[in-house]
Amino acid sequence: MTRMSVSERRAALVSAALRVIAREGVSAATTRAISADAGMPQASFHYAFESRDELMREVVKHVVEQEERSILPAMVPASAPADMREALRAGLQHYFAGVVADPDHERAMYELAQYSQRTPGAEHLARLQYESYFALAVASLETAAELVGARWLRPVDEIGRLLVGLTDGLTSTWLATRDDAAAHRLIDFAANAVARLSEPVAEAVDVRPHEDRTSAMGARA
Amino acid sequence: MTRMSVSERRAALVSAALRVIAREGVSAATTRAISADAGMPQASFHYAFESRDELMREVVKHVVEQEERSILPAMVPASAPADMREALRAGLQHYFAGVVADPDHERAMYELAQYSQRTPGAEHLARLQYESYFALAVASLETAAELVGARWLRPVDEIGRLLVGLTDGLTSTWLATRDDAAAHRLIDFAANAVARLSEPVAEAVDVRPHEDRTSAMGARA
DNA sequence: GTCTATAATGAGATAGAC
DNA sequence: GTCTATCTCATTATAGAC
Repeated sequence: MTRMSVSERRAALVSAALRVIAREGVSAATTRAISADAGMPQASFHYAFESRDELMREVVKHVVEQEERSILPAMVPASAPADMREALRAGLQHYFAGVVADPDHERAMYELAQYSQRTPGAEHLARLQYESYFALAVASLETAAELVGARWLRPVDEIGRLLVGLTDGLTSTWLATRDDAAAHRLIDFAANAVARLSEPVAEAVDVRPHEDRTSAMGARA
Repeated sequence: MTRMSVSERRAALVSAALRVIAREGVSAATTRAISADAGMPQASFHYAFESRDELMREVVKHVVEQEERSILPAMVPASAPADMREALRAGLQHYFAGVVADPDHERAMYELAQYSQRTPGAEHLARLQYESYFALAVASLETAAELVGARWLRPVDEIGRLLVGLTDGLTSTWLATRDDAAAHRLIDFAANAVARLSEPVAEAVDVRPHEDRTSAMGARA
């Protein structure tokens, strides 16, 4: 591998590590396997990283950044949902479809979180990972509220953490059982229950008669 | 180690393996570490088990059996709860207290489930593990219904799977974040939402204001 | 039957040729 | 700078003394 800066090498190895972890798990992500997947000799690994642990830390940081980057296009409204319950259901179904489409990736996220929890000094990385999920949940909740014209009855921070717990359970349980029907029932249940923490914004005070209210949400998307 | 039958050895090693896994994780549960924890030379390991994989399978089977054994005393009513919401809250708090008291054990359960998912031919063990959680949830729901004099509005199987998803998310999220406040909010939320899937059994004249609970589970079959 | 001693393998990391 | 070849160590598993 000629002409490759150290930072390019690091990026290539992080990317390869993610592929190997998704395919075979953290324990199979050896420096040899990762280097091979990146198409470079194993010795090049230590030319870019001090140790395997340093790479793993970098991998976790990378997925956190990736997650944070996906906050911007959070919850794209395919078709305008009728109410909060429908909005949440659509959002959760969209999320779950992603899990089903790439289960290995989700399992990799769990394994990385566990790796952080098990590695002395890296516990904060697991927290960071969940903080990024949490930020994504909050952004989705706020977008949904604007979209359907509702407001949250509790601090959106609190509801965001509820939502992370719900999606976490949804994902973790489905990965182990592959029970699609149970997953969809959990989605409906969660959408319904979380929607009860919101109320429609009173339109009566809005002077404009029947104008397209959704223009208020504008800027995102 | 004199005077020890093979089956005794196997039991001792399974037990030691669980301790090591809880303490240091599946990847650190080497035949050496396990044998040492069981107080026997490493060579004795292969006298009792064909391979490390055979032991791991046995460990998972063991936790499943343990879980199933705990179904009988499911949900001990410390003080008779007023209604289903309170009963579920008490039950979830009791469960969560157990998680907080021994987080390493819960993490071990997750790691074992992941080990099964990652090991070709052992995927069914992860399902078995969740089936035991599920049976425990159903037993708890049925006990709670009798206790407070209520009946479930949906098949208890379905609600049991919901409950497993909820507790799974509760546990997994708390293990990563250690956010006690968020966990307790999730408990209250879950107790409230699941309680809506039940109604009191009419003992006298039912004069409750009929809250919206008909669509609690969505329209899905 | 039990354990010491030792293969055989595969891991992370490095030296040194080019 | 890059890669081949190798070192060192930890792992699973086994052979063989007692």
